[in-house]
Amino acid sequence: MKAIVDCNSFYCSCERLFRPDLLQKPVVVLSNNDGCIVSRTDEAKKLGIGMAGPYYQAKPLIEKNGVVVFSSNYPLYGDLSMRVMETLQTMLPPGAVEVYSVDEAFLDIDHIPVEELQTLAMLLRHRVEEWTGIAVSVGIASTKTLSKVANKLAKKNKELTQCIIILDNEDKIIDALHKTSVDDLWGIGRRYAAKLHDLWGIHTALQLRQMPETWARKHLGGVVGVRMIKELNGEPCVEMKDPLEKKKMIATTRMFGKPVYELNELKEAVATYAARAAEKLRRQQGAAKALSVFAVINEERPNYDYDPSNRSAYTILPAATSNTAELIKQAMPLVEKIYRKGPRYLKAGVILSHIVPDNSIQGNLFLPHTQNLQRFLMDAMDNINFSMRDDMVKYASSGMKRNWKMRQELRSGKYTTRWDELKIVK
DNA sequence: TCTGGGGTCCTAGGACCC
DNA sequence: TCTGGGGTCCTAGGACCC
Repeated sequence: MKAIVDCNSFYCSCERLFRPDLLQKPVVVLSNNDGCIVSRTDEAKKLGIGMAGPYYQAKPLIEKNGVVVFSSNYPLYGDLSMRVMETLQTMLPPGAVEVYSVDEAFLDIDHIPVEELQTLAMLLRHRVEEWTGIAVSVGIASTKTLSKVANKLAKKNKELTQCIIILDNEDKIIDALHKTSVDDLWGIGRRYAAKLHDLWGIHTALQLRQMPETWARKHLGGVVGVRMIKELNGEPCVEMKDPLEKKKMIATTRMFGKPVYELNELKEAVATYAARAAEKLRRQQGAAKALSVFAVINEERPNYDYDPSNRSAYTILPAATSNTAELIKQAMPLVEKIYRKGPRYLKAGVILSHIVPDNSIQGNLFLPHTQNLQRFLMDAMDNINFSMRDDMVKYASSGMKRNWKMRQELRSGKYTTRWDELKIVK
C-alpha cells in the first residue's frame, strides 16, 4: 500500500504557528509579488475565496470579512517543511519516504499489515502535529493515484474522517471514486477536465476508471492516460522515486515588482537570477552545460489567457560549470540579444540545463589552479550567504538598488531561520 | 515520370503537478 | 492597474543517416 501525507493549508498553517491568535480566523497567503492567492484556511475557503485567483479580485471579499493576508515567506515554509519530512522519516524505514512537494510526501508502506494501517495513520498524524505544530491529512490505498483520492476526501470532511481515509476494499474504492469529480484527480488538469465533461460526458472518477485503455491512449495523453486508468483500477504504475535523483533543469524566474524598460536593469535582474540558479546548482553538486535566458514583455494582452510575447535565447557553454561569474558572463550577451528598447518588461528568467555531476567539487588536481580557486570562492560565498543574510556577498553586476525586486509587503518574520528575527514571547 | 523503410537524436510545445 | 515560481514527462515533427 501507499500513503500520502499532506499538510493542511500548509502556508497558512505555518503563519498561524507564530500567530496563535489567528487559529479560528480566515487566513490567506499570497504568491510572490503578492499576485495571487496560493494558500487558504478552511475559514477562507468557506467565504468563497478561490484558489490561485488574483489577489486584487478577491480583495473586496477579503477586506469585508477581515481575512488576514500574508505575503509568502519561503524561508519559514521551507524550514517547517523540513521538520515535517524529518519527523516522517523517523517513523518509517530508510527510503520509504518520498518528499513529493513542500507540503506532501508519499510513503511506501508495503511492510505494514492492512489491519494496522489505521493505527499507523493516526500515529503519523499525531506525531507530526505534536512535533512540528502542523496538521496533516493521510490517504492510503494501493496506488499513488488512489491514495491522493483518499487524501482529498479526508480533507473535505475533517470532523468525520479525522483527516484519514484508507481505501482497503473494493466497496470503499468505488464509493470514493463515485464521490470524486474528474477535476480533482491527480493528473487531470483544466484542459483534460473540460474535455472529459464536454466531449465525453465523463464527470466522476468512477466513470473514468471504466474507460478502456485504448481510449485513454488516444485521448488522454498517450501512456500518461493509460497509466492513470490502471492506477484507478488499483494497478500501481507510478513508482516511488529515488530521493537521490538530481534535477535535470534548474530555473530561476521572477516577475518584476515594477516594470523594467532599460537594458541595464534587465541585465541586473538576469545576473541576480543566474547567481541564484548557480547556487541551486551547486547545492546538488551539479554543473550545467546549457544556459538560456528569457524575458516577457507586456503586449496588449487580450485577456489573461497567457500568451504574452516571450523571447528567449540559448547558449551551449564552452564547458559545464556551476561558477556564478562564468554563468553571469555567458548570460549577459543573451540579454543583449533579446532586448529591445521600448516595451515594458514584466518578467525574466534564467534556465540551466544539460546538468552533469560537478567533478571540481573537491579541488581537482587536474584542473588549472585558477579553476580550483574559483571553486573555493563559490563555497565561501555560499557559506556566508547561508549563515548570514541572503545576498550578503554578491556580484556587482546584479545591481545595488534593485528597483525591480518583487513586492512582499505583508511578509511575516523568518522566525525559525534568522537569529535576528526570532519570535519574542515576552 | 518515378522517390523506401527504419532508425536516432534533437527541440518545441503541450499537458500536468504543487 | 493589479494574475507565481518552480518542476516533470510525453509527443510530434524535423534533420539526418544508412
